Amino acid sequence: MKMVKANVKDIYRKTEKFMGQDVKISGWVRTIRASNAFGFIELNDGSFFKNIQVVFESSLENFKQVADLGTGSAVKVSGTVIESEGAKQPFEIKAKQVAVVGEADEDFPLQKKRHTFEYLRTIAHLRPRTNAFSAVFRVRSLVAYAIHKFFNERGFVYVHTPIITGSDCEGAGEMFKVSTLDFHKIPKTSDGRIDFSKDFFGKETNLTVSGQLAVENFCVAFRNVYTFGPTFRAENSNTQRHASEFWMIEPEIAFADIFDDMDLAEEMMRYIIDFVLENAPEEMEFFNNFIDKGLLERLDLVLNSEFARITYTEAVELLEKSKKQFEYPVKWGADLQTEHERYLTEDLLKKPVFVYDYPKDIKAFYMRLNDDDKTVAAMDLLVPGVGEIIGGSQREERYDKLLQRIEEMGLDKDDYWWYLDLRRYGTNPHAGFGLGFERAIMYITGMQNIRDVIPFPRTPKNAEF
RNA sequence: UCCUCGUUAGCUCAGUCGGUAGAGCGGGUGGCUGUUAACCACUAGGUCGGCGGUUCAAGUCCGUCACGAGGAGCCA
Repeated sequence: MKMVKANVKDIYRKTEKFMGQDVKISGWVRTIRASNAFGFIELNDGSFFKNIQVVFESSLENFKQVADLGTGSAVKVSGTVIESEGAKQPFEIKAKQVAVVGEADEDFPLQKKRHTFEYLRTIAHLRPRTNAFSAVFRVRSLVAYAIHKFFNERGFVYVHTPIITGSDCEGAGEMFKVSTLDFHKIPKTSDGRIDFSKDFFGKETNLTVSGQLAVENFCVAFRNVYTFGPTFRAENSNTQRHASEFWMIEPEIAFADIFDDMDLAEEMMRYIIDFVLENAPEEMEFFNNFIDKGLLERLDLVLNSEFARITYTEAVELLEKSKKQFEYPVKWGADLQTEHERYLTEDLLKKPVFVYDYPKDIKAFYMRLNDDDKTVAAMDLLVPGVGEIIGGSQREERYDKLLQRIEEMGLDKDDYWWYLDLRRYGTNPHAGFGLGFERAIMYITGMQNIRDVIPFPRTPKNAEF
């Protein structure tokens, strides 16, 4: 009989075609159980979330070697796909040959038992070989694809905004410096300041904290655009939903207002959830069973109901009416605290909610001033379990108003000359938002810590690997 | 950065009133003819996070530092 190369995903998806066939597969041992007459290998070949069971018998010339293999070892197997006698799997491979490709040393740290996520973070180079991380990173890849697919199908142009930015005027917090200066011999100007004219770019440069200001320029040319790339924040944030390096998706749409913006965000969220449920059913079932029991029910609800939309003022009223005791009091004009946001989305409304029209004093300079002169057309999308997942706004397209806001906030208008130019040459109402990619993954998988949805997370005091 | 909690075998943890260290899993050896975190027996494995203090005596009490986690702020 002819031996065909196969992968585990195909055998699961097209079982009929493979039943009775001789196949060659290769992969890594997840667990092994052996007696002195036969044994079982659970093999993962990387093509699929699930493992395939390989049965091997003492008739193999290297039976002893195979039976002694440790978890993690790499093997090649040839054998026949047959129906399984065991109850837990519909089929298995009866081995004719098992070649040991790479043994795993006996101190391979992953055991066939539950490990804590904290421990697995210390072995981030090995954790992709666990069930949970296999599922997380398969879903992460799918969500990235779904996002590109969503925007591409709607005619959006994908723009690569710079990673290294030339000014610190992006206004979203502490930035990482980019420099080739010798830290031990920093050139100074005559008044004692660092002489950046001697630096690589001849000026002070940083890693980007947002592609928004840059992508707005492309919005005016291509109408509907988005960025999808890494973002860096040098904030000393120590929470389960902050990382120093993360990925962000930032669409920007022309001739659009804050409501168009919310429509787009809602449609996008629904699209990617639907796509993942469709294309990663095994992974999603795993998350629902082992990570977050209510996950599938919650995502179903999102697919089948409208997101709530309330203004900041209404949110404040709702919170005041609730009579709930908060650690921080609710007050119009103050930003909503995390406890307020969570109560809104998790207890009061129990679904994703857009809060929009925030007081201007707590929001960024570029957000469009509403007619009441007190609020700006900003919106946050809050979701149960994660909190703020999207932040966006309609942008101030009126030159005079924008200039006024820049000055009110004590910023230097010269830093924004090209951003202001947009309001002089064919200005138009436009809007956009930033979706935290990892926060979306957390929401979709039920994973509770951002460090566990990034391959090699960077957080304060941690850049190992 | 602030508050709280934690750090004991490779991993997950227990350790009472202060009296010199335990279990399960994993590893090793042997056994077992359909396993499913296989099972059974035996076995090796410890600077109790670091430093300092109190005490006859510290894993245990106190101080301090490091690291980790949760919460807050910042935000995506």
